Amino acid sequence: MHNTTTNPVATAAAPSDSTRSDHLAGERTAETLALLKNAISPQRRVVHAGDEVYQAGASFRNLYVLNSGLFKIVNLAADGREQVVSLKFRGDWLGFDGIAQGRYSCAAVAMDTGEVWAIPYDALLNACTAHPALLTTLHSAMSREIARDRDSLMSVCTLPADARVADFLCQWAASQAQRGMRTDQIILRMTRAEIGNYLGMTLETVSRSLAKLARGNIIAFAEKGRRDVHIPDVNALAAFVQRGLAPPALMLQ
Amino acid sequence: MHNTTTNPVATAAAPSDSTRSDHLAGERTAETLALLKNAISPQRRVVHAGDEVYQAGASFRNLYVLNSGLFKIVNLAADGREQVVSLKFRGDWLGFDGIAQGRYSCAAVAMDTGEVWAIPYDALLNACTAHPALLTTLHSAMSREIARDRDSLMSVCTLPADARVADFLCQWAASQAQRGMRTDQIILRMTRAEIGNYLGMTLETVSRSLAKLARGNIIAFAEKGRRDVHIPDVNALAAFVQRGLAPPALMLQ
DNA sequence: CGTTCGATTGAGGAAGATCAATTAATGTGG
DNA sequence: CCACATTAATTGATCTTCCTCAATCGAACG
Repeated sequence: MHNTTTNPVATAAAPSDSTRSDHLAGERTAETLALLKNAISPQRRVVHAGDEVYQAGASFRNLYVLNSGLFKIVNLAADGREQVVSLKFRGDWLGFDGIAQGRYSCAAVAMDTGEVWAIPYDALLNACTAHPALLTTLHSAMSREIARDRDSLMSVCTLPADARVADFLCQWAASQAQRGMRTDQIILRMTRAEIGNYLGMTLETVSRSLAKLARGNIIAFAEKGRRDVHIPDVNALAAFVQRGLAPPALMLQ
Repeated sequence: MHNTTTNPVATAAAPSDSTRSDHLAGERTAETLALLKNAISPQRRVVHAGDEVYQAGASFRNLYVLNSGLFKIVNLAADGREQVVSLKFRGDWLGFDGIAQGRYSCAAVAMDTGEVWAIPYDALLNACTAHPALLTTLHSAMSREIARDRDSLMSVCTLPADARVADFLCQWAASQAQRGMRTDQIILRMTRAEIGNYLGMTLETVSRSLAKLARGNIIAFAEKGRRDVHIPDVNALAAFVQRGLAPPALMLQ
């Protein structure tokens, strides 16, 4: 039952019609990038791990589209609390939170080498009149972000720690699937502390949860480096998320 | 130090420039409603507690703007988990989550008698070409929702239960202040279970946290009905949120 | 090759969940 | 308007999960 192939495309359609929607989503990303490149030649910027494309409180001017790499979005409270609220992958937009207040409420921090395209907001609005598809794309991206943030909240509120970590990996795998990348391997470019912050638990709990998943052969670590995770069967991972809910079941502790 | 006046306007600007922004925000709501009424005569619909303006999974056609009343937005997972992810007040928009997928991912449930305006999405897009201000308004509303959802996530992830309940009341009071309503009284039109669901804790914990706040005279209950909460001093409530963070301090247990 | 940072693992404690019983509020039919 | 039924809220007594503290181990880097 374990799927150990390295098929780069989504290997398993879990509950619903994810295969088809994955394809559509994959095309969506490419189309978005092409459309933007066409309508407003965006300014490209190469970033490296640790770079901040914008800081919390900086005045808003640009949206950004992530062409490659990985970003974390960090919310900053007045009292200094920091919270990773979102992770961004290729094709995702950054900076929507700045529109309303005229300044970003979060920081966007690169977690890897990558490239972002800066999209001046006013230029975008102008371009939208000429290319109506652009407006649809923009709204879809904002809508998706809203839906996604709500899923995060639900995960934090309803899942126990183990299941939450499993769900986190699931979501990451799904993000990769949507982009036509392999779902059987995830390279976590973040520390246990960052993961824990994002999921609302301590780094020790993250470590223990990952260890438990590995013990149950639901995930496996690469020989070297505890940051690249192999997922032999995404469905098994999704099933584990469910298991954490109803019956305590007979799971190897 | 306690502020027991019934001044209907925001009584105290807590950390930042909230007085000015509250005024701006209050005008914003009125302007939005006027603008919409003007540009697209929206269909009005009266709702009563329990009514669902749209269900999770229903096909998306309309956005809605809340003219009066109170709504909860309930996210529904495939496995049946339900999660209150947001509360909506006068002037708030509902249904953004439906744009991307063509169907709503959440349900919008009235918690009180009220009125919503249905805004057909395509009609809105058309109207936006004629009234550019409408587009700005729309984007601001979506942006604000994104920022707000992130604040919720941060609250759940970083605050202990007591402080989370206090923060919840603070946010509610701030919402009322933005709309020019009194901040010294909140009528919770939801059960402890609903609050607990929203905040990621059990109803018993909500009850105990409220009791603790009342014992410390940070809030008070009306003679009858444990659902209307008096807040003598919003700053004291905000201070309590902070206190839950650094030092255990000397607070009456 | 030592230093540093990240990850793992264990032991103990505390916050909050669960279970259970009691006490309000609210609503209903007589 | 009252007795009763029903749902919501409170409060207490455990119990579990997860956090905290601490030690060890591993990997990366100068």
